Amino acid sequence: MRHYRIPNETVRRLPIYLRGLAMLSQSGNASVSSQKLADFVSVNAWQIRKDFSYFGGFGTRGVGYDIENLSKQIKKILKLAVVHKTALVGVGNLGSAVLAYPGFGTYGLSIAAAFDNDPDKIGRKMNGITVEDVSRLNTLGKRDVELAIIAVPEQAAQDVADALVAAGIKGILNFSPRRIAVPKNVKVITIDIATDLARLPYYIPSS
Amino acid sequence: MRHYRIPNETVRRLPIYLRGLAMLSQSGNASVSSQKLADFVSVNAWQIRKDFSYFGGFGTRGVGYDIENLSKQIKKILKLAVVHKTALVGVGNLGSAVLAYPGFGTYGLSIAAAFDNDPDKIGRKMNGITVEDVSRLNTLGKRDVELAIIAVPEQAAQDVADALVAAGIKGILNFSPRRIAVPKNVKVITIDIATDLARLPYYIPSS
DNA sequence: CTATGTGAATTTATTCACAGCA
DNA sequence: TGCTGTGAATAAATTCACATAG
Repeated sequence: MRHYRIPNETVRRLPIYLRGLAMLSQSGNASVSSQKLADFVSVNAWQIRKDFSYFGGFGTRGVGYDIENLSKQIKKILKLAVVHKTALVGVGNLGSAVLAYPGFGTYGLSIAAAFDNDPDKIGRKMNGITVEDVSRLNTLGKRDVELAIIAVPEQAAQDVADALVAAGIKGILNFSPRRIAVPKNVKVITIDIATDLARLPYYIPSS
Repeated sequence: MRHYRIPNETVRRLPIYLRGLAMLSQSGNASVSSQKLADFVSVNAWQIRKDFSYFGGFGTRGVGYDIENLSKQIKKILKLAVVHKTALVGVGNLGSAVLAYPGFGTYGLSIAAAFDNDPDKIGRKMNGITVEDVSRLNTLGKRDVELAIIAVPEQAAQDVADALVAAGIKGILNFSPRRIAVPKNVKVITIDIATDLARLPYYIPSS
């Protein structure tokens, strides 16, 4: 049982483990070995054990890990034990996809509000959520929303980010390819489809 | 001018630099210093210089980098000098977003074909591309398509991947949260919206 | 006898500091 | 003088090998 600093890369893998555990649990497993989990999520067994060792041994030697308990521990570490409300800004193609995305539940995340600046969309109900005018972003602070997803055209991304920060949002998932500037107490994770796709050719053996 | 192995992390950053250079070029710049580019793309200046040093110095000391030339070199390294045709499988919410995504041009990437298994969608034209039946995935080999994007429900992801591999696809961008198994000469990059969002709370100072 | 947990070794990536060229 | 290019130093992450607990 150690309590050194947890490597960033470990934090990145924890949600993946959590998802694998949820699936194994659903298919009737009560416990799992590092090797079995490794096969399932495509990470090495020793990597998994090392990752878990950063915050204490919750396995049983000779047996493996109790799925229920391990999941609970990982959720606690990732601060996912309480449900986090998330705001979605921009309900175009990408935003609609996010709204319809089925995978958030596993992590205790829920899209609690959606915003757009298109009058045709404002007031409409999508996936059970009524789309609001972006001018109402400033109400988020009072509504207990901590996270936000930016799915607007890149020209608007910085303005939206500024509004979110002003409203007290502390974590942003940014789908625009533009780097957005925020105070350093706000965490931004950027996903850019094109830059990821652009890496593929490099790894393809030139026939 | 060195020719050691290029770090993976460097390869990951190259498309970001390329994008920054394209923007700087559009706003009328002909050259740029590592410091200016650093401010623009949020990477340290020394990191940028180090990255470039892996494949030779194309800067001019005291001046900076010629944007035109540098872009060309990066494209060559990433094998983006020739246009890569990409197939999209699944034109639901997420797939539609990918089709409409404006950011591929910078990288010489183009969505050349789209597939779905929904009869209502097959034959329909979306963003100038006619949606085909997934049973026609096997034609991709003859059509000079090398890359593919998987945007189908996770249950179908592995089957689609198998079909793509059989058709000779060499690089896959996988939007399903499930790890897909492929021969090791095929490169897969997975993007899972939920696992990224799930990392955010960890970094938020608990008030 | 099985599968965890972890120091130690190794590999990989970042950061520094400054020599060297335009 | 200004900014690149790169060895050397540091830091971070991965991999190994094995002692240890159930």
